[in-house]
Amino acid sequence: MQTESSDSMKETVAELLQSALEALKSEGVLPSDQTFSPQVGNTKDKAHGDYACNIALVASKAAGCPPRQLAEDLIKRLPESGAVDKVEIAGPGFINFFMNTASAFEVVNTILEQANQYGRNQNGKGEKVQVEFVSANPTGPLHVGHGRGAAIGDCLCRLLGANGYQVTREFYYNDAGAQINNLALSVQARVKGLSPEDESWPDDGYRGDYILDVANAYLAGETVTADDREVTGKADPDDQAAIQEFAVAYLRREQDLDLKAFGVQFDVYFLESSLYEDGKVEAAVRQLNENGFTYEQDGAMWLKTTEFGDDKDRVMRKKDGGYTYFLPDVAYHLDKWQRGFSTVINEQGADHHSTITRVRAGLQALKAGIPEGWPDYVLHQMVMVTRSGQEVKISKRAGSYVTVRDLIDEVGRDATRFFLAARRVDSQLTFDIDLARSQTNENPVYYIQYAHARICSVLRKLEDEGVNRGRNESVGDLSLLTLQEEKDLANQLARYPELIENSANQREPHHLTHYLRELAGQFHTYYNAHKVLIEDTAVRDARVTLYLAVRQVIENGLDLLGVSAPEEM
RNA sequence: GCGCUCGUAGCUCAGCUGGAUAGAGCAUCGGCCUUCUAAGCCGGUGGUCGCAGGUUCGAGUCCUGCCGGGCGCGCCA
Repeated sequence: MQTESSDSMKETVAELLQSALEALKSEGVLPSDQTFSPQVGNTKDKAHGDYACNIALVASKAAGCPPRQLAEDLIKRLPESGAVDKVEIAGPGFINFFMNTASAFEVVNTILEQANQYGRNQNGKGEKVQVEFVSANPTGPLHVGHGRGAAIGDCLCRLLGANGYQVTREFYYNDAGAQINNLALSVQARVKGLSPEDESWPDDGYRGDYILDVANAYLAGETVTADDREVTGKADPDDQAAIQEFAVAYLRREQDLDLKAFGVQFDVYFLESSLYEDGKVEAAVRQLNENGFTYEQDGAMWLKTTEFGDDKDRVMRKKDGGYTYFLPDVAYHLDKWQRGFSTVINEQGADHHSTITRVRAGLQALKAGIPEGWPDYVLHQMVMVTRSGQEVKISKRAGSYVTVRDLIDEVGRDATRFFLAARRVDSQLTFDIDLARSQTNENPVYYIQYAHARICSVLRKLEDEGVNRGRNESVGDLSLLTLQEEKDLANQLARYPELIENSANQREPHHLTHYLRELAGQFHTYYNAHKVLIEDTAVRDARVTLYLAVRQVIENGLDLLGVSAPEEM
């Protein structure tokens, strides 16, 4: 038997409506030269059935009759279907579909069969997608903003993977330039025994305690191994180049450790300097020149970004002959395009939003066949950290900001990831340390994990009673599930695949956190209202089967968030 | 000043492509542990969806203006 997911249930309804619409067309009630595509939506209120359609409201003008009249005509022409129990007209002309209860539970078997594949689809058809995120320069530990980027970027990658895309995670950074030079000077100052309070401490030097750690490791001749490089400290206080190389490797390693602790890994580390070494920056300049989008003025070379929507032209080569940051950025993105990524998503802090127009303009000016509006950007707003209602600004290690490591140490990886991914990216986020630490229902992470642990606990109890079930073995007769809570749960489970699709397409991972919160809530309600380990083993088995499906979806969802699903708490 | 963005309950936030009486949690008030994990459940209180117009059969959602917060406006990255 063909199992049906929510999507196909919805499609069934849409097909029924389509058929009725065609009938009205052939009868001349609706104009035959127009196409009507019925939108079938989920209902908020159970009184409105399981699905609702607004087509009668949309098409009433074309039909030249009141929406309720049109709805009635449509309903009369709906083909018979076993999946639908009842159809009603409601309000101004909505058509509400009440689905057959038994068919609502078919999703349970689908989930158990598909297991960790449930909710995944092949919409992406293996298309190559690249997501660039974090991309912190190696000048210090990752801060909360990077953490938000890591949580969002990684979740986005997982979601895209679940939608059948082939995802590459990339981290772009600069190991040369002014910031890095400043880093080297700061470490060198520490190597020579200076501290930030001393008068000869470099201007704008990095003041955090971690600089001292780097200096000590350098003097001790330590070897540091990051994901993409390995350097041994030379212990020479006067060799600034050696200090710089060591410091970069040291801080890259620190960041890698933070990211590993956070459960985030990258496929590619891309160095800005490589764009110069490979001649890609020069090649981009040549192409821009050839295409006639550059000019000299005030001793600098400018790019006519205004021809591509920017509000003023931008300097690409400075008076001193060096390039501004945005030129390697353009070369970098050309390289991404040439690597075959038809979709590229850059996850960054919103403070970088001005680069979007420039990079896109530069890419258009290259005339390389790159579509306008490429690449995509996901920009997240700032994060404020609070404790006891007060903003926390200082970390001892970093000095002037709160680090990802601080949060992981204090509230754990799961809560940190969840909280940083749980808000819309374009809203500013308040990270409440007290809330993230709390172990009650006010903390959504524990709330969701607790639902999972409870299910596992019930299964353990069942095992103690000598009843062993395969991991996803469907034993119960699902027709014994007659409670409203059970149907609600099944409907929520059925929504999951659509959610995975929407979250990825809209690049909005936070939907997942809210979905899981809701699912867990429905489960807790059900759990408290009705026991599962009851005398009636037939009903018990049916309920346990539903439990298994809930557990599977919670696991699948938490996995996409990079949050663990503990079996006991 | 210009650009981007946000403005929903006392607080932190949802509200997916415009849809039917705007939802959670916290806080607050009151119930539920001899019952599968109370890290839980049930109920009450609490809203002119910043303001004003517009589009629409229908607007928290789209458009315009204003007010307020954030970010950006370097030959820094």
